[in-house]
Amino acid sequence: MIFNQTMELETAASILKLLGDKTRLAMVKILSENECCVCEFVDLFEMSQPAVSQHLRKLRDSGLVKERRKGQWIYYSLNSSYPYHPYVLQVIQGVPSQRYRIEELETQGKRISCD
Amino acid sequence: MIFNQTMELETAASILKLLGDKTRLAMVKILSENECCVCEFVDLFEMSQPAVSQHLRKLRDSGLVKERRKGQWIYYSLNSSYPYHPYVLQVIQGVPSQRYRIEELETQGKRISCD
DNA sequence: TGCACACATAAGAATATACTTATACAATGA
DNA sequence: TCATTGTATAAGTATATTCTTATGTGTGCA
Repeated sequence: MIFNQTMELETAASILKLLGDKTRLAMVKILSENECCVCEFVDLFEMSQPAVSQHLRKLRDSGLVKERRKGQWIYYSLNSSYPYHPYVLQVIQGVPSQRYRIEELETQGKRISCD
Repeated sequence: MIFNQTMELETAASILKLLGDKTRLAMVKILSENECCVCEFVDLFEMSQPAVSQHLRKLRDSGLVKERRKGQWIYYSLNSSYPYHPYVLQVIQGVPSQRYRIEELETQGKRISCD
């Protein structure tokens, strides 16, 4: 594995702490497979919009994810220029794919696609 | 990566939560490189014995580490028969080696070696 | 201009976490 | 048998975390 910079143990711990919540871990896994907006997460996790927003803020504040505004929607995705992005990928590689969740959304016609 | 069994997302999250504390992450990294007893961790982390013991209990209760009693000492090591042991190894692979800490202990003559 | 929608933020509450101090338990050795 | 040493556990406390409800902000559209 090649890092853009060496990683301190405390940095690794803080990344693992962020990922050590099942909601955020699912978010990051999903974002590694799809770009996603907030309202989709609200549907996916059956969780209130502020709760989703607060999880995303933690991920954004630490640099793991980035946002892209598209009209009223804000699309989140993994931030590939995050210095520890390769480490994040390595950690979530062993996590089961969450694609089926997005596919469920699409089946229900709840998937936002404004490209 | 080959798992002994498939891993649920929630399982991964709970493992990452355990590792998402700098003390426990250092412990697990150290234990991947050396067997270690409680009093050595107390020296290493400059932390009270009960605090160390409680961190080790969390790791033991979840199966990540195992213990081996040798006289008055209890030696901890990674539990390689833990079903998600390969995942733990993958996660800590990117964490910087903590060997220097053990070497410091040896330099100070504080390393217990009762083999 | 004003309303509706998507999202963010603030404040508060319930719970979880990580320490502390005190004490119990297990093994050794005099 | 008793004291000492290494470790575990219990109980309490301070802080962190993750929700909830209420409200603010930005964008699109009639």
